Amino acid sequence: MDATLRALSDPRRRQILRLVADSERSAGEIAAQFDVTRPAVSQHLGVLKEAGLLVERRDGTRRLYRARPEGLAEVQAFLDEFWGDRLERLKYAAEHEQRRRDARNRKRS
Amino acid sequence: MDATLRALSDPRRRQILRLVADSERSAGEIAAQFDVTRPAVSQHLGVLKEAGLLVERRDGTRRLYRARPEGLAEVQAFLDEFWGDRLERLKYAAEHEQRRRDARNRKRS
DNA sequence: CGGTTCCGTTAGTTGACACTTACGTTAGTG
DNA sequence: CACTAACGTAAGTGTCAACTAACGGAACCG
Repeated sequence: MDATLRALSDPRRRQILRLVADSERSAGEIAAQFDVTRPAVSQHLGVLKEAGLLVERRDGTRRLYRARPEGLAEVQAFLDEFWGDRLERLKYAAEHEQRRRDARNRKRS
Repeated sequence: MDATLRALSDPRRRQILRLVADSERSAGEIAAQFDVTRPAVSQHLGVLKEAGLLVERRDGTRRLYRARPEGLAEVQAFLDEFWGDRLERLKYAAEHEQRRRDARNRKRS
């Protein structure tokens, strides 16, 4: 839990997570996207893996990384512990700055 | 958004947030709970206020702080941006490590 | 086997940050 | 106006973390 929030606090690590959210990528592909060296990305990947936010798969000489959404469940539980479903209403008020699907109906609305 | 996650990444600041989640407290009351000096708490309160996670109210010579749940809406939106409602199922799977409603049913075994 | 690719790991440095001590400020009291 | 209480702020220190450069290792190819 502590390691998860600390891993997310770094903007670069959140960018990396966005990259491997949908498709798995190698460390080199990730490093090519940013203006940092490959070892720096490798260390970030180590922190994210330690926090359980992604998984690693070896493929020959490459290592492919993919996001692990279960790692964020702790953060979700942290939010619920404080404010319960009060947030579920507030998040929609904050979504006019996002471009999500209009999310017309909810299961309990 | 960036400041919010950074503010939450510190364990002490999360403890402070827990204290002012339900009732508002003064800086001295908060500092008395932990083994840190009052200026340290004051700086943490400044970070939390900067991130929009709490509000300040002056009462004579004291300053009372209270949590501001709207500040967490950004974090909730961040989670949704990545995994949508996939997390809403996973968070229940991860709750067996918490002491929430025991939820002892296995519909799939 | 030697050479290449892709990658993690190890120093080593720079900057951020959490903390303490000392000081400045505002509000209330006699 | 002193005097006190409650607090923020400034200055300084130690520690951790993010980064780069150099090195080491596993998989593939000739």
